[in-house]
Amino acid sequence: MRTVYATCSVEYSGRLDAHLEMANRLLMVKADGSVLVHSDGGSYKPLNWMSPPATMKVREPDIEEAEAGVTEVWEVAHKKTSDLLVIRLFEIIADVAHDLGEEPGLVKDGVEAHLQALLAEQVDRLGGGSLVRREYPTPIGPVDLMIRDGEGTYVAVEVKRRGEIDGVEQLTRYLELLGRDPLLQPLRGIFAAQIIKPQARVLAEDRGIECVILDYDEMRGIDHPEDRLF
Amino acid sequence: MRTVYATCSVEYSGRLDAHLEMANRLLMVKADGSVLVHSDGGSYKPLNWMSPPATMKVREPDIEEAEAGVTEVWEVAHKKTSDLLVIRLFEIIADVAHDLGEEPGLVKDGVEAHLQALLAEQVDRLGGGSLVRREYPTPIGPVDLMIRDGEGTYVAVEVKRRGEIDGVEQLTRYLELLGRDPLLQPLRGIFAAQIIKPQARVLAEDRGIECVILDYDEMRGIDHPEDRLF
DNA sequence: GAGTCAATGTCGCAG
DNA sequence: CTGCGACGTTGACTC
Repeated sequence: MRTVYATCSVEYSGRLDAHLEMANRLLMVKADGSVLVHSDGGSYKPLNWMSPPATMKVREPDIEEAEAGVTEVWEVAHKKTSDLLVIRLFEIIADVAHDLGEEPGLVKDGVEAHLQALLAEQVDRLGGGSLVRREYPTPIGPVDLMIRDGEGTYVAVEVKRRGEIDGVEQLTRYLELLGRDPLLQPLRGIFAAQIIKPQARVLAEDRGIECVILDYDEMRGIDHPEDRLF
Repeated sequence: MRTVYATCSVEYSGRLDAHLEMANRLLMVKADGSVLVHSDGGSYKPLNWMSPPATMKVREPDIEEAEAGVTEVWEVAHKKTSDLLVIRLFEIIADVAHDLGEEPGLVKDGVEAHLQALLAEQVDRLGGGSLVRREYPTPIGPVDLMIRDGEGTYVAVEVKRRGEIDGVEQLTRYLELLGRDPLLQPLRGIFAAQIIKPQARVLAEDRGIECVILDYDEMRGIDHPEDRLF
């Protein structure tokens, strides 16, 4: 990995054509030949980049470029497509390279899936009843849990880590579809999450959907104390 | 902008929970407090990150962390949500910071909007007729172009750079809605793109939607020869 | 601010 | 390898 702070201009040609006027930026060259051009803002998306696999060639500026002040030109070409990124460097402010070695990779902790699994075994947290099935299918996707409570009412449950409005909308769509099935009557919904945002709670309750706060640590502790990750 | 090569481990908690085991990585701290964690591979997406606006606090390691070899802990918190990124640094290999100054910004050419604008002026490429309007409104979003052909038939046009199945689906939804408006009868659809994938073409034609290939260079050349960048 | 749609999307999985 | 869908999507634009 190499990082270069430099005054540069950039031209990209590929799916589209784009260019960056001369300014100070951070250039990042990865081992696979890919290059990122970052500014001091925006989010993680670079201003311009070349995806791997790519090859970078450094060439001398031609006469015109040299007269404009260009000291070095990077031509980064994609190995498979005809995408080309041309970076003209005017001044290099800093240039650092280091070998990073092996990357163990990002590990995602499947909290939502785990919450759902635990909740399937702890139906009493939702007021009791018996589990019909997890991932209960509907034409627009599966409902996390389908339960039948003590009074024979079907309960569609949406499980989220953080309960926000889109989760309520999702459950509402399921309830609307499932409501057309005469075999699933009567039917109600529960929105279960570790945290439920006030707007989401208001929307849910306005639609007759019950909100339940889940305590993950407690659920995990009760079920399998050895499951604790931290 | 600050870039740090360091041996570190990372924990993220927000929309999901994720962690990175100890390894050498590049840390990038932007002026708005956002932080990116890059490895020497992958594409432009960092392994882990914190979006702006964010605040970074550097704290001393606690006893347990210090015993594990941690020399410094970065706690990067989002200013609006409860997202938190914790980076534990074991060794700093390099640490460089520079002020990049103003960023003039990326200038794009060849996007869908430009194609649509050119096509609005070159309706003959779609078989002729007169432009009713660009961005013709429907309850589910605007149709790119609405044309009335020589025989008085309305033509809804969806313009894409790359014509794929989802574009055909989009146009189909528009046609279904517009088809209910008695004032717009008769009505047909055209799917126009620089490239149309075979499956998309089959689907479109099966639904009675005409496919038109657009030559962007030719369209640009005819309209404003001085627009050519190269 | 909320909603909608495009993106040089990227990424992962299944067929 | 391709199609399909999700994403801590991000970004641009409208209402």
